[in-house]
Amino acid sequence: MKLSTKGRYGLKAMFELSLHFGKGPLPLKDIAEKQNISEHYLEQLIATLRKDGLVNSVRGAQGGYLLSSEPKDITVGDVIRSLEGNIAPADCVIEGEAIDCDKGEFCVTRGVWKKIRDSVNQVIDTVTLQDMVDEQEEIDKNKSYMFYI
Amino acid sequence: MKLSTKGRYGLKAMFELSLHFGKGPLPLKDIAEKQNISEHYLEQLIATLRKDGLVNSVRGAQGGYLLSSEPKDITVGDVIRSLEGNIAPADCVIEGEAIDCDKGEFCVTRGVWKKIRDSVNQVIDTVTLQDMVDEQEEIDKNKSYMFYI
DNA sequence: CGAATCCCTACTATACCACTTGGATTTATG
DNA sequence: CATAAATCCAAGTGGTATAGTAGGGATTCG
Repeated sequence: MKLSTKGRYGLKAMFELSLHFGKGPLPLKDIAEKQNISEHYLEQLIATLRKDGLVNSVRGAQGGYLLSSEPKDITVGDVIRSLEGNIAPADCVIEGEAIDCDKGEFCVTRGVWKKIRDSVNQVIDTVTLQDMVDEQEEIDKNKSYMFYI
Repeated sequence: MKLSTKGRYGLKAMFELSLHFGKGPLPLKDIAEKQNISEHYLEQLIATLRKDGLVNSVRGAQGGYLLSSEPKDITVGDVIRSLEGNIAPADCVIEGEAIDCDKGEFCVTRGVWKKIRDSVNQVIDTVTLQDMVDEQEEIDKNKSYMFYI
């Protein structure tokens, strides 16, 4: 029941881009260093995000990546779904491509998987990148406060 | 972000035992047939459930497995945790054995994983096997109703 | 006794993950 | 224009987990 590194690294990268939003393109190298991720591997992940229109790229020297929308308009769900597809605890409840088992609609176990799926979706569709930025700022504020005690 | 067959088959088996609750031991063969699972593989899963005290076994002819408690006292979470361990979308938020990343407590991404984890836990700790039995009875009622239309 | 059942240990094929390797292409800057 | 900084692209690779299979031993009812 774990996310793969695709989703996890992807969100970290998008968060890093959010912190840098409005300040021009951020090169992959910087993202990889700050989040401690293999640069070449992250390249493959961000390629997916680009194809799904979540980030734009600027090639050449001084290039890099930028969010394609404001952090408040991108949810955690957008990022995770781009990299991992629709998330579901079982194949029979994947939205859009559910594979029916022999029990079809009348399966109680399936009902449980649906509840889990919906509960996760509710979280990831609610939290935006902006929320994460705000939380980071809150953390930084508390840190400097603690510093003065 | 999927459950493995361990958790999925395990819950199906426990549900089958719930439907048979109070009627003596149910042999593995019957469970495997009704839920369409490899008997020998299911054997390994139910061994785990037995070690964790969720089912009791009766050896010999006319033997089989029984729930160790009433269906209302066993949650979906009990079953899944027995077979898959504490569930969490990332290693850094596994209850009891969280592995800190370099960012430690002050990690915004980690906050997101915690929200997902808690949301899933809320679901699986709330739904009991009895709830599943009730739902099955509801389905059966509707089916026979539809039959009379 | 023998058939039905649970119990236990080991082995295995396949697939996926998490990268690495090795380049080709684009572009700002000196 | 040359160079360095960067994105883009395709293929290979080692390890690990999943989802079983194989084979036999131990117990108990009839």
